[in-house]
Amino acid sequence: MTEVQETAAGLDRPLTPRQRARTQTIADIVRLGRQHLATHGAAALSLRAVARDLGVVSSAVYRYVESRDELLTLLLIDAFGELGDEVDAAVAQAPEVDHSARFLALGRAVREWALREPASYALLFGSPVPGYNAPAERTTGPGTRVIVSLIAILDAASRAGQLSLPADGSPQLPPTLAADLAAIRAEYGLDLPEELVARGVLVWSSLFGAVSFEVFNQYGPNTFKAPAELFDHHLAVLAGVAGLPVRASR
Amino acid sequence: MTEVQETAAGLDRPLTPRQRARTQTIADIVRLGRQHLATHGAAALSLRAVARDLGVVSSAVYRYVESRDELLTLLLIDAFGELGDEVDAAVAQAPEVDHSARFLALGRAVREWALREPASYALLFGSPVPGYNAPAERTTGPGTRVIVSLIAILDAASRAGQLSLPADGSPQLPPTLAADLAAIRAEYGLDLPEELVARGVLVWSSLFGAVSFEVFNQYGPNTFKAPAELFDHHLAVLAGVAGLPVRASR
DNA sequence: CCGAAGTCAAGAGCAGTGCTCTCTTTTGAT
DNA sequence: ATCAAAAGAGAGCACTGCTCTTGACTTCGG
Repeated sequence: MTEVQETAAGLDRPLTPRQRARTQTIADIVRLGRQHLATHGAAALSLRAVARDLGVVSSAVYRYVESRDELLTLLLIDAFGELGDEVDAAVAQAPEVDHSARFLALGRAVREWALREPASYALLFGSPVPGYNAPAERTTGPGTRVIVSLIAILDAASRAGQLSLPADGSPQLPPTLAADLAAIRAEYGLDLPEELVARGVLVWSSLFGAVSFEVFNQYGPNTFKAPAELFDHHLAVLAGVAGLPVRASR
Repeated sequence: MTEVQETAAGLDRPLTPRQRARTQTIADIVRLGRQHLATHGAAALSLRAVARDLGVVSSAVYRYVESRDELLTLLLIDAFGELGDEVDAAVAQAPEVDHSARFLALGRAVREWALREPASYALLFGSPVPGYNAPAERTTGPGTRVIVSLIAILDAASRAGQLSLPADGSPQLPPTLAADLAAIRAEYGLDLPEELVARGVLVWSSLFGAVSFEVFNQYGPNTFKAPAELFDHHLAVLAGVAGLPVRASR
């Protein structure tokens, strides 16, 4: 369920019993932390409560986890990993040449994971936990998997010649923005033209906007009887925004 | 700065000195609460700290505010009101017939307020505060002002015959969703066809998605040198999604 | 094989939190 | 001036993150 890195450098010398027990305990702490996160939310995540569930006194867990923030970081990485895995799996299940289907799969996977794990989703994409700063060097990697996957889908569609700006034209890019987008293009070696990179970024944030509204109940209760249908419709429109070919019907 | 309702029923019998002092104290508490919210975040909002700033012992503030959650509710309503006021003012400043300009003004106003008051924005549109449930009867009114304003802009454009589905077609609406949207149409007496109501909802959540990504720093630091340009570009694309006429250039 | 080094759990304690209860003081209306 | 209502003060409960010390246990080198 939850993997923990075994040695800092990644060399796999046989582990001493001590190390094994230690990594196991840390894994247990993360597992219990996830449960508390799911049931009580991020701000209510308490090391003492985890310690109680672990059958241990509170100060003992500090041997394994430096601080509450450190536990939050572990949970953050864990959640990013799980989301990334599910998105990758869903995307891989769609035919490689059907870029619209891949996009749809990505969007649905994000939504379904978010609805299943609202607290984790809130930790990743909701308001930042006050006083907590995620260590960029450990979280940017796992944290960018979804956008990287999305851009990869769009880039593949672009290479296949299936991506097109809408007929009625796209607003022009101001120079500074064009330069930023060109840098992104270059960094990832993208075929995607700048305008479509910009639209990809928009689609990305829009996707999370739609998911957030649903997860955070911001539509109000009972406004939409079939939220999945609404979301699918949004995805279809967003596919068009990204330049993907839209089918007239579902 | 912060207005407090004076009497429950709204009749303005002359206030007794007691009542005056009381509403003034509540207003002070909300003001100090806003400061703490802005500087330390919602989860760190502490009645004791507010009491200290007020020069009073902690139990005394319970005479005015029922609980910490009650204070959160007051701050929620306060923030919704401020956002609504700023959005309305910005929209009103654009010519009534230029619906695209009104939309742009709305989007920019939301973004600017959010960047100026990130903690309040997080309170309204970020992860829900765990264990806190906003009382719907007091918050839905102020909380729906922005979407109502957005829909009003789109509806006015529709009535003026300036709103059109994109040339390349819109995905079809499944029956359940169409029924929900028809109900919204009826409730607000909208001219807007169902497809464009759906797109309006999408644009609405997309707008907040884009703002959230920027406020919550989810693009990563220093990815975009001119975030306002990126956001304006997004707004231009979203205007097109909503069916508003897009100008080829800015 | 035994002692040193390393590891770990426990407990006490500090400063903070929300909230309740009781007691005293203030204050406004009669 | 009197008196009840309102407001403030203070103690206290149960909780939090975190630190420090103490004692016990495990591992490893000589």
